[in-house]
Amino acid sequence: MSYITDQILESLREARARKGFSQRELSARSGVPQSHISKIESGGVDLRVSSLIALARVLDLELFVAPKKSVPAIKSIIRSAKGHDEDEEQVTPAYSLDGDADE
Amino acid sequence: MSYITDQILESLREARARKGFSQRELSARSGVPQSHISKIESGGVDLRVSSLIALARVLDLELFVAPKKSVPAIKSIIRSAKGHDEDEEQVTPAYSLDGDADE
DNA sequence: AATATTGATATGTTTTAACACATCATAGAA
DNA sequence: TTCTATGATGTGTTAAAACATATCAATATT
Repeated sequence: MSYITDQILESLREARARKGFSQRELSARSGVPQSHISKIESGGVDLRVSSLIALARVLDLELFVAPKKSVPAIKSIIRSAKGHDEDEEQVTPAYSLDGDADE
Repeated sequence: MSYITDQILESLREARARKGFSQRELSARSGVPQSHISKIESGGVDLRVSSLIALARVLDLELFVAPKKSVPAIKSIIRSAKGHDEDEEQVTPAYSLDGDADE
């Protein structure tokens, strides 16, 4: 059903949303085609590690492995890192308002 | 040079050694061919996430992504989880001593 | 010396992710 | 409505992982 972990999938989706990137923008930044990103995010692809890392990089995420027993502690850290921001690269689309603004 | 992260590579190698598995044994348990494991551990292969997860499972590791900023904290957790054992599945080969011992 | 185990390599085949496209329906904005 | 951006989907091609299998040079082990 899903080659990849739910945790990873969710983190990818969530991080992209957090940054305000569209799939196309993430594609442009990571080099991974938008069509792939769509498939990846829907869990239908057994992607290669390099692709996953490429996406993670752009999203300010890092991929790694940890002993199963330390997973709960790690998840709690991740959870707490989630709220506080401090550094959130929101990218502010801020009204492109391009060209003629005759109105 | 290496498609995969050093952290991941090292964790894989280290976890296998810790368990006392040979590459062949890890192969039998994970379903990933020994020849692959060799390539993977030497960093010469851009493997698929499913393979990585398969290996990690057998080694009692878990793969995931975390925000870059929380990496230091996580690494320290992993480090501390490393020494204390408590649950170490050493597998003790303990002398196969099989069959005829006529000598 | 003979045997077994380890990790590293090699070859040939099959499978499939990654790619470049292009298209489509939906939803918002002009 | 028209235009644009989004995410999802499809097709054909190519590069490469995954596979089975076999071999090899070092170490152990007997």
